[in-house]
Amino acid sequence: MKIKLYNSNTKSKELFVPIDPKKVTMYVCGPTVYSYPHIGNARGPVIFDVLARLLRREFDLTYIRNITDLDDKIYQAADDEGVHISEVTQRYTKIYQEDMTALGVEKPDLEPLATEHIPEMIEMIQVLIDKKHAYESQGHVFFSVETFDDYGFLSNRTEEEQISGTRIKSSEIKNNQRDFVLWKPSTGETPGWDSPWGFGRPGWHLECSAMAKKYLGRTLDIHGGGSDLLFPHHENECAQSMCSHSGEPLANYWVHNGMIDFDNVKMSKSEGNLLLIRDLLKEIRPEVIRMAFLTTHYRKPINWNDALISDSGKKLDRLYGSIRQLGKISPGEPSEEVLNAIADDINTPKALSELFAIVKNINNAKSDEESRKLASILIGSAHLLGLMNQDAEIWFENIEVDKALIDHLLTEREAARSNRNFERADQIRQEIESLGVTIEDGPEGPVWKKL
RNA sequence: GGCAAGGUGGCAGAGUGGUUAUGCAGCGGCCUGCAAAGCCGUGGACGUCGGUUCGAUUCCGAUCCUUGCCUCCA
Repeated sequence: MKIKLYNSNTKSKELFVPIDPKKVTMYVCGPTVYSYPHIGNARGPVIFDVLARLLRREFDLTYIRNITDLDDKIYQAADDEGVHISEVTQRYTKIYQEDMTALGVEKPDLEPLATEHIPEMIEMIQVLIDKKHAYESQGHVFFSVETFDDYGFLSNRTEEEQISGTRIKSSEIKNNQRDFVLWKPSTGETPGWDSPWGFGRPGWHLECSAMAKKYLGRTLDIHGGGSDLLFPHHENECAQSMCSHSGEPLANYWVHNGMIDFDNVKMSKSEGNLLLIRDLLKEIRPEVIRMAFLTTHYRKPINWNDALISDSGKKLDRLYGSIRQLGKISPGEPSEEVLNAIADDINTPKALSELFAIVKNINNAKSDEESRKLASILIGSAHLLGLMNQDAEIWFENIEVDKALIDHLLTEREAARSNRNFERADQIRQEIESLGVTIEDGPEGPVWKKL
């Protein structure tokens, strides 16, 4: 199967060819664990989860998604709460993992912690200093951007544009405004580690370079993350890694997912419009959230609103509705069309349309046997997207309703119907609907689902 | 201002140099005690202006508009 990916580096869709024809390495930037994850934090994991599922069919995949448990925002959060830093990082790591599991995201092969790789980072800094790509200044170590001619190649930024993005101006401690920090001193309560340059902590770009190298080697097949990480984060990762090696690229394919807007405004800290996964899950079933992500191609922005949620739920109704009367179906091999859609730069909207094509065939099938065969393909295909993981009955009946009461009323209604007392039957229908459940009379008898 | 992406039918959202996207919603019909689900049929689209072409929503140029990145961010 030919897999194509849009490479942010070349700004074009390319045929995916791994370094090793049998093995693939993928590194995706994970969360900084200092608060509850919002839905924007979940889009990437869901998309790369779909990509991982596809890649695992073809290759021996090693997928790493790191946990950033070393960051000033974490120290701030711990300080605000008056608790130990590890309490904050462990709590939010656990919450993040729970939320991802809820959304059907399979675990990566490894979730390394930044704090467990300080020696690797120090080693990389030392190499950069030895190679004259970095310099020490007053307890800090800076990467010297002018020593790397290609700096800016990934994000396609000129020197002037790079400067406009720096916060700290050239000063007595920095030679060049573009230089970024590799190591900085820690004082007071701020955590730190001993290093050749004094007690301190690493800069925020370094962990990915160090951990990617340790576990996956010098050049990754795929490096992923949100599009807002392209600059400066990924640009700086490239600079560090390439200069500490011999100029080999950090990754052959750079894959970036788009952002989520909320009422057409980007969801971000500065906008104060973060929608937490945890809060959303109180109202919406997790599979609906996943469906909402897959509705739009991963590189485009998603506008998050009630219509998206309701549409996504209805799509799942149609998928599950097609297999509802078929009993237990085990997943089969996915359809070629669905596979090809995902292989074409993770075109999940196209893949969904292929799923609906199968649904149509199931609904038109002439025999139960044919339906079941198609349903098996449908479920196998949906699993590639991480959908349809539960029984159709559970999808429709799922909920906090009083099943016993509804079943009782249904029995009563059936009795009324068989006596052709339709007035009573409709009355009971009203009663049941007031409980938030609707009835569908089918050839096998009535079934119900949540409104 | 610089860089990047995009403007598709009522909404969401793929795709294509000439042929039905798909889902939801609408309309007509079948089915049903009534419904629902499902099925059949149906209307409605490619921002604007030029160019290339036998033919462009699809390629090229211009223009208007939108959005993102350039500061923490996924």
